[in-house]
Amino acid sequence: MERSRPAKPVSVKDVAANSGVSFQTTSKVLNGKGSVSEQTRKRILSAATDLGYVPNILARSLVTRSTQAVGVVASNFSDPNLSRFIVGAEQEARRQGHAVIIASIEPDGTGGHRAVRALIERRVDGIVLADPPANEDARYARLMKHQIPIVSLHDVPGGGLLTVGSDHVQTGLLATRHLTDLGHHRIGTITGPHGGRVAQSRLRGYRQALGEAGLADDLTLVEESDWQISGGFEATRRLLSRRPDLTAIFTQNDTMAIGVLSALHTLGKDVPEACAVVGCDDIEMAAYTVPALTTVRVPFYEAGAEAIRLLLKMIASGSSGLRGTLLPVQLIARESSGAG
Amino acid sequence: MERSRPAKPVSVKDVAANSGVSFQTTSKVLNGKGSVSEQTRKRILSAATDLGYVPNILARSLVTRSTQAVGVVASNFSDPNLSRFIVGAEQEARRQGHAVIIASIEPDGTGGHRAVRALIERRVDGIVLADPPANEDARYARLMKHQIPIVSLHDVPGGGLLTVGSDHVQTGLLATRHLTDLGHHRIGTITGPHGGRVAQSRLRGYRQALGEAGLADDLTLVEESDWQISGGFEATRRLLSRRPDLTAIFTQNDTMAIGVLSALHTLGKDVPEACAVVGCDDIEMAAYTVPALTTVRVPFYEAGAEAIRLLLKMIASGSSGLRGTLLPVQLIARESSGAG
DNA sequence: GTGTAGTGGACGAACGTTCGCTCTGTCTAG
DNA sequence: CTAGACAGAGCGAACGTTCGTCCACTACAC
Repeated sequence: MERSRPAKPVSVKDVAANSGVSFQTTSKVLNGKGSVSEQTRKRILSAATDLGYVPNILARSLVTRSTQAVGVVASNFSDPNLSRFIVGAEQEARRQGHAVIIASIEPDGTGGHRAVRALIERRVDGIVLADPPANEDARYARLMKHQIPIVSLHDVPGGGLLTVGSDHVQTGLLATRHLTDLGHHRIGTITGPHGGRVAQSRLRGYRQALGEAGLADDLTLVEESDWQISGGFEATRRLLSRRPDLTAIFTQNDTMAIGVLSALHTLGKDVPEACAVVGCDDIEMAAYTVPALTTVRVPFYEAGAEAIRLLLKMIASGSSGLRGTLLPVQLIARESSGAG
Repeated sequence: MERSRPAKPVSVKDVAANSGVSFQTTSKVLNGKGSVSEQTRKRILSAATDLGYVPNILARSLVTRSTQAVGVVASNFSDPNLSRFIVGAEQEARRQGHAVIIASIEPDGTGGHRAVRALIERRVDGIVLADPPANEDARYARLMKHQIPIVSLHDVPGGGLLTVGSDHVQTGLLATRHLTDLGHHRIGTITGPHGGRVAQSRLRGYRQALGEAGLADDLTLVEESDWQISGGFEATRRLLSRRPDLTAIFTQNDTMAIGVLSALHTLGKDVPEACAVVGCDDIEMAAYTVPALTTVRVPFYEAGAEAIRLLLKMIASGSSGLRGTLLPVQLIARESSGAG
């Protein structure tokens, strides 16, 4: 009884024909609307399952003007933080009955406009942006015109977008203060690219902690890198060749911190005895590095979920009167700072 | 001149009205079909950009019966391997002009049926399955009825699905042979859950290598775990308390291997001097663990891209006469086996 | 018997496209 | 001068839904 190949999907009309009512009535039953007698209701329902009816959301969306789908624009799905953020978003979206369409941008940061346009073509109800903007205000200004609800993980310069994130200054502050509290005086730091807001904010927190402890804020203490493991590795060598006297390094994310640990290992420096290390983010790996990494936990999963919640509220309420969310961060002390 | 809030998106009819032709002709121009005079063509095109026209793919899909979208079903987007697989798939799909809709399943493996149904409701053109089936043949048998093209990362027991993957036996073989070649005689192994095909195949490769080297295949050498860092950590303690004499451990994935390294560190065993470690997969981290992890590289990114290529071929050709792909694996020797 | 309320269901219209057919004119070959 | 070819554009229909309006019938109270 196998059907042949091109068997096109059964539509509500097929179900209707099979149960002797109009297709509009069938639609009502399938959606639990209107009033239909129990008898025909049963008949329609059983016809639907017999035929293996699967509603066509595209057609539905066309008339309801809502796709029950949200778009996620991200730069790098492999990044552990972004990955957690996206998982949080996906699960919350699913919980609320929305599908997720992903649109990635190029590693070099371009293609954001293309990605957003593709999502709009598919008429997503809203967009979550997890794309650190390389201050390309113009690009986003343009897309704002489409007046589609957007929630962003990062501040967008001229955007006025709703943002869900964490307090990066506080993150840098907690990490560095932890080190000064432990009595360190010569604390270096490895940052992300200086163009980025996150790097700037975490650096500000670092400096604030140094200030609180009465320590000088020396430019030779700061080494710029690229958020990657290999970048952290190389930055460590540069930093230590310039300042071999450091007793601690604050690294602006855990990924680079892994490279830092690796570099210190190859340099024969014990962690934390010869040099303490503190990271940021608390990626899953952080608890299992050798030695385990002290870090500041940033709730990316929760941020993703919150971004969706906010987005759906925006969609429901017509974008009115909502404020972004700033999620709290928390120090997680482990071995690499000698405080675990 | 800002438009007010509910400004509904401009349709092809709006563009048509604005340039004095029928909307069907407008459609032709916008799609580069039919023959239209250069003059009206220009007029329509400029009207389209003036009004900020964005085509509605939903409506298009409704009539063309093709959404130019594929679905990806995955269990855990945070897993580094799956993550690379998905990125590979996403990028290849994008290159070929297809959108990607993601549908996750519960961490416990349930919800696969729901995910697939959701994708079919959205009328994706095909589905990539990155969901290790816990031998739930029935579930997949059922969805096969919908006769939608599917490519899977894993073999599905009764499925007959097209598969894109790697040779797991070979993976286990290369890793273990590397250790026997280095002269190890007492080699333990930490596996994934024994119910899984991947774990079984890699175990087979491990045993084959032991056989080649004339070593006994002892059940006390095998410890089951869960693919996670923490699982690897604990499995190591169990394994070594039973067999303190081991000089090497083959771990069935790099994630667990990180836990293994961590456990050996806390036990005061130097790697590789006291105990060598070899993993599988070659996740990005592997090059930066302390010490750097010897592993067998599995091309997940390439697998994701290949899965999409295969899927789109299936879609184009009506699923006829295609074979799955088995991608080659490769040993990457680093410090943790003392061969780096 | 009439009027009113309610229930069960049919039906037309719309959503934004694509596709194929038809119609009008102009140009060219015979 | 006529037949055919062809370019340019219009138009109806269809895709699979949802929504609101309208119709027919039953039941009940007066």
